Amino acid sequence: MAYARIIVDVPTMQTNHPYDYLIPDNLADQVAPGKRVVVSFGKGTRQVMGMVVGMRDQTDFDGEVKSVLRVLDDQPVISAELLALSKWLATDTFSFWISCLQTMLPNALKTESRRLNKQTDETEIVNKGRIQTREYVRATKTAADYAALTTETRKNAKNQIKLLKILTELVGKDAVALQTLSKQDKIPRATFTDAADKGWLAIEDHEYYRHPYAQLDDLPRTKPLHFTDEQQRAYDSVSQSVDQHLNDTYLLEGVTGSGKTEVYLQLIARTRQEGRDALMLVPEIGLTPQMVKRVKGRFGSEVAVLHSGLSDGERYDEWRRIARGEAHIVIGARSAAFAPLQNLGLIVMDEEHETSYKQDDTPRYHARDVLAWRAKYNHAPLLLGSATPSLESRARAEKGVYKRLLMPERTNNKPLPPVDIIDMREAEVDSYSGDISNALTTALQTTMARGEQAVLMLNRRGFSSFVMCRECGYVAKCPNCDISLTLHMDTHTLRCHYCGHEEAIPKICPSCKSRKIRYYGTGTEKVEQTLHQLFPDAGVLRMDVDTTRKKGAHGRILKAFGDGKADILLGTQMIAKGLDFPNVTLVGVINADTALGLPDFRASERTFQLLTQVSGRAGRADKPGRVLIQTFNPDNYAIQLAQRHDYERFFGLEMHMRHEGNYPPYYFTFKLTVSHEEEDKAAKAIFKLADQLTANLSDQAIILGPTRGAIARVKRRYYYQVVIKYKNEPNLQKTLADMLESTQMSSRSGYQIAFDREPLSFI
DNA sequence: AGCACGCCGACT
DNA sequence: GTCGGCGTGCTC
Repeated sequence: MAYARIIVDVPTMQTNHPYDYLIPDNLADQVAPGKRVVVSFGKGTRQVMGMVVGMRDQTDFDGEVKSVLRVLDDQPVISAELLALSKWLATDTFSFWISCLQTMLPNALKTESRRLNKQTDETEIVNKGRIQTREYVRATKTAADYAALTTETRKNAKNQIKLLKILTELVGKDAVALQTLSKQDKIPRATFTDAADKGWLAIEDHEYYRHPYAQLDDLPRTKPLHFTDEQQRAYDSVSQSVDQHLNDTYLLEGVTGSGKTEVYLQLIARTRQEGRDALMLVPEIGLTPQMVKRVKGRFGSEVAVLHSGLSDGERYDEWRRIARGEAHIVIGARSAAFAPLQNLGLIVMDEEHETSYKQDDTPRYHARDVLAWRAKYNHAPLLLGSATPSLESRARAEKGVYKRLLMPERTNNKPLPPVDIIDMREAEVDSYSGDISNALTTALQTTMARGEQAVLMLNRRGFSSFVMCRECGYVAKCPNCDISLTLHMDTHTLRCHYCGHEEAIPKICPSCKSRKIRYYGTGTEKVEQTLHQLFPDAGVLRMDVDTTRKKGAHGRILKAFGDGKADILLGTQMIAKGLDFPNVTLVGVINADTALGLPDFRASERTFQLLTQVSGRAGRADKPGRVLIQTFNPDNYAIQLAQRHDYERFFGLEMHMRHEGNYPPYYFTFKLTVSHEEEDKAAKAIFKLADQLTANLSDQAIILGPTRGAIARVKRRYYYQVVIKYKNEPNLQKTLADMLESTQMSSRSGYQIAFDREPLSFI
């Protein structure tokens, strides 16, 4: 007897293990690990999707074993490698195995159950995404049959006669697209449908492929650029590991403009020469058309691109090209870490310090960890690149765990732009210009007078507008979340950034009935207005979450700016990354401080990275650039060292701070969050969990909290959390797993528990 | 997630 | 007496 071990699509703790199902004879050659199947699960007639994770000859289950009902895939959709990876990921992130498998699949391959019949509750499991299909025609009879049919058919039934002629030619051949036949011979669709009813032919749905970047594949290929000595050295080191299939991890520290991408491209070329595949991860925001064009320009149709801007169908098509071995190079954002490449020989992670590599809902994985796992499995080198590496990675390089590569020079030999700090405590600010100092105003004026462009960055976080009553101090708050509502002038509404709640701006204070409702704070919208007042003739493009909400808006704004349709690009952090506009010679940071004000031990690191990154946007071509940073903390070390582009000094100082505070990379961290609609229930539960931790962990472990979440109430739920800092806790995994299991029962009574290894946010 | 089993209150 | 509330346990 043959059994399949199946993980069912029921994401709960109790069902988080394989179930044995009998493989019926008629499915014997179809069932295989990595394929999705339909099985009956539980009492009654419920059908669920399941993933085959293994095969066995016997079962140790005592009860009545059910059979696999249906196989959904012709070919496995999860390879042996990804199957093993999913299992590790489930353990490492305390997630359900099925959830990990799901995150590896493109949306089009996720399933939903559809009720076929309301009376019997009969249910069918179908793919969620509409997989694009085209109708194809196949001849079902012999040439002799068609000859006979032709004589039987009335002579004036011209369309049928034409069709029979075509069908005669199609005998024994592959199906042909119905649309093509219909167009070529002017046969109406109805004729095909009638013929199908009569059994002359079969109409089949065949999958149809889109190819989102096909137009780039036909461009002439770019040639490898000549390396500087530094690039050559970096290339030589990594290519040795590529050639010898060594699982080495490299940290490439290269300043903006040092030519990291060219090193990546030539290493990818090397990997392809060896016949192996290459995977390159880029932060979502860095996956610009410029970057795609660069990789496609070198490797053409061998490249598949995966990012969130693709529709489900497009994404599925790219995914299939990879799975079928038609694309051997993948460039993509976080989830592309699971790209189904079969034979990885090199993995690159650009901007490795970017926080967007960590997924903030379950499974809460860090793409860096996933890549490290795959590099090890495939005996391939992993190359981490950044101008401002995360402290974790830089510290590992210090210890010799990672091999450190340096590229401190820019390829054009131009110095990095001078950075001036404007002390906003003393800066002259004309009353009407709000948050823009006179120094910045002047610089903008000069830049535009020269016909050059400027980028202005505003840290939105904690700096958005709100509404307050001058009479009684009332601030409009979200009814669901413990947070004030944000003003949106474009729609004239108040909105909650957490749950999306929206309401009209009150004219009369709901609390004291006065009419003295006023708008406070600043945001990109307000700065935009100020810019219009200061420079009535200047073109300003605004880029923030509001103007980029629609698909493709992000790219459109950047293109308009690149084409010189505006003088100033004003935006939030999203403008700091990866842009390369040769005509931008001025970069202004309106408020460098907001990140520093956050109660987060990584605040300095974030500020340093952001300022360094945005500074690199000025004057990358022939024209010298200039950077102005406005701040209320001109003495802060992160701001001062960013001004001097001094990463090493920053690393040294920040490591000292982390050591003092027992923070990463000296300690590991772990966050547990409990939420409930009733505050006291959430509070009681978190204290119980904290007690269990204290009882099971060593004295060396530091337990912070329990504390209320910084925003204690979100979407009608109250949040409480505990953070563990630890160095070596062999019991941690088991303790947490036990806790998860015992608390699972209470999820019915409205508790939600979230585990986050190495959280990026502690508030 | 569903579905059944099982033990207590309030009804025809 | 029984109908049905939802706490608890199981699903190959």
